[in-house]
Amino acid sequence: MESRPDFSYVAKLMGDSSRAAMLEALLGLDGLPTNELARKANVSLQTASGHLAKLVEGNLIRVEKHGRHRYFRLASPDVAHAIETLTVIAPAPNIKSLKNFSRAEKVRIARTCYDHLAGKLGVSLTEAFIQKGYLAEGENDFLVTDKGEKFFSDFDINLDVLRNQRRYFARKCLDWSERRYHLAGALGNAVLLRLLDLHWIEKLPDRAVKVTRTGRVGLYESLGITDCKV
Amino acid sequence: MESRPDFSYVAKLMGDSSRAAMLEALLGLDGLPTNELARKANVSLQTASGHLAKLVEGNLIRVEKHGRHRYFRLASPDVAHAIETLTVIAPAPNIKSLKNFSRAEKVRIARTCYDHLAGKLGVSLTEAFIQKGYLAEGENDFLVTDKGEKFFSDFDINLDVLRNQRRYFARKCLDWSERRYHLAGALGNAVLLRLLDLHWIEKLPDRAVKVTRTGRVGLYESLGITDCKV
DNA sequence: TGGATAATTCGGTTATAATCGAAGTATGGA
DNA sequence: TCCATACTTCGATTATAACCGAATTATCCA
Repeated sequence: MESRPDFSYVAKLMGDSSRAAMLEALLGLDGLPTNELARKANVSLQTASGHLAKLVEGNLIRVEKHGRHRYFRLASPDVAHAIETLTVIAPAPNIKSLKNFSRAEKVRIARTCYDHLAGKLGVSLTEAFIQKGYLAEGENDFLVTDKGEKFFSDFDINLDVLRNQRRYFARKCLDWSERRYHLAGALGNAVLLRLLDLHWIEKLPDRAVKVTRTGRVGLYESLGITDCKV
Repeated sequence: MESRPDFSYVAKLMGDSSRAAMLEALLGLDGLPTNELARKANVSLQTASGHLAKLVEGNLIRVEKHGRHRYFRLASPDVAHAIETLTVIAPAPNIKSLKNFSRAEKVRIARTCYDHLAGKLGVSLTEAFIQKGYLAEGENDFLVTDKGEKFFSDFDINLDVLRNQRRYFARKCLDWSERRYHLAGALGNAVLLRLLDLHWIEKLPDRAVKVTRTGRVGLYESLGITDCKV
C-alpha cells in the first residue's frame, strides 16, 4: 500500500477512552505517576500499566523513573497539538447533568491547554493584548508589536529568552470552547507562569483555572479585562 | 468526567485501518465513489459502506449523491490537517520490499497533500520561493513579499482572490517525509493547479506526482530548481 | 532484614466491532 | 417495464483487545 507513516496506529492508541483520559490528564500537568493516571482514567492499576506501556511504545508519552515512582509526561508539544487538532474536529459534548454542566462551565471559562491559558480567559486575555496593541494578529501566529515589547518587558517576561527556545514563539491556538484563538507557544506559557507567580490565577483540579481577587483587580487595571467571573 | 469534545471518538474512527485507507485516499482527490473507496481500502463494498456511514456520522467526510453514485470527500481542511498532524507523530514506515521502496520513493519525492504539493518537490518549490524572495517565512505561515506579489501575478495566480477565500492563505505545512515545510493553504493549492495547468507536473496513481520534461525546464528557468528527478 | 508501597506481568473472561454473504433498496437506461 | 448497476442493510462469524484478580518484581525505609 501507501508507504507513509501509519496515522491509524497513533489514532488507534488515542481512540481508547482510558488512554485518552490519561493523555488528557497529561495535557495540563507536567508529569503524573502511574497510580494517579489510573485514578484519572478510572481503571485499575494493572490496566493503566498496560495502557501506559502502549503509549510509551507508540512514542506518545515518555517515562522517567524516580525510585519506585514512574512519572509520565507527553512526549512532545506535537502530541499535544495532535490532541487539540482532534478536539477541534470532535463532536461537541452532550451535557447530561447539572454537576457536569457546572464543571463544563468552569473548564470552558478558564483552563490550561498544554502549558498555556485557554478558555474564555485565555481568549479574553489574548484579545485584550491585541486591543491594547501589544500583539498583532498574523495568519497562524501572533506578532509582538513595539508597544508589546515594552509591555511584556515591564510584565517581567523576557521575550528574547522565549524567542531562543526551540518551540513556537507566539502561536495561535484555536480554542475549542470559544471557537476563537488564544495565545499559545513559549509566550503563552510565559504568560501563564507569570499570572500564577502573581497569584492572579490559581489552578483547580482537572486543568480548570480560577481568577483570584487580586487577579481580577490586576487584570482590570493592566488590561481592562472585566469579565472575570468564576 | 471532563466535559470537553471527546477526541477519542474521532481518533477511534481514524484508528481503523480500512477507514484510514479511505481517508487517505480522499486526501489527494476531490471526491471518490463508494466502490472506488472499497477498492482502495481492499474491503468488500458492504464493509466500505458501513465504514463510510460512520465517517459521515462523525463528520469526518461528506457525501454527495449523483443519481446512483455517491461521492465522498473530506468534510473540511481541518480533517486533513488532523490527519497530517497525526502523521507527523506516527512511527516511520518499515520498507519491506523493493516494490514498496520504489513506490515510497516516488511518493516521498512529490505528491499531493490534500490540495497542494508536498514531498521533496513541494519543499524545493517552497524553498525556492523563499530564496528568490517571493515568500518570507513567518512562524506558522508564509508572507508574500512585494516581489512575490509581482511574481505570482505574472504566474497567473491572483492573490487577492485567494486572500478572500475562507481558508488559510499561505500556510506552513510540516512535510512528514522531508521534515521541512511546504506551502499549503489557498496559495499552495493555486500553485498546484497552475503547475498542472502548465503541464509542468502530472498526477500519478495514489497521490504521487511526476514532473514532466516541460516542467523540468520551466522549474529551472523560473525558479532555478534543478533536482527534479522522477 | 522484613514489611510497605509502587508497578509490572500473567492468564482467563468478556465486550466490541470488523467482516462478508445474502437480501433488499435506489437509480439509470434501453 | 425490465435489467443492470450502485449502494445499503441484516445477521452470523470471528478476531481483537480491554479488563481485573492474582502473582511477581522493584524500590524504599525503619
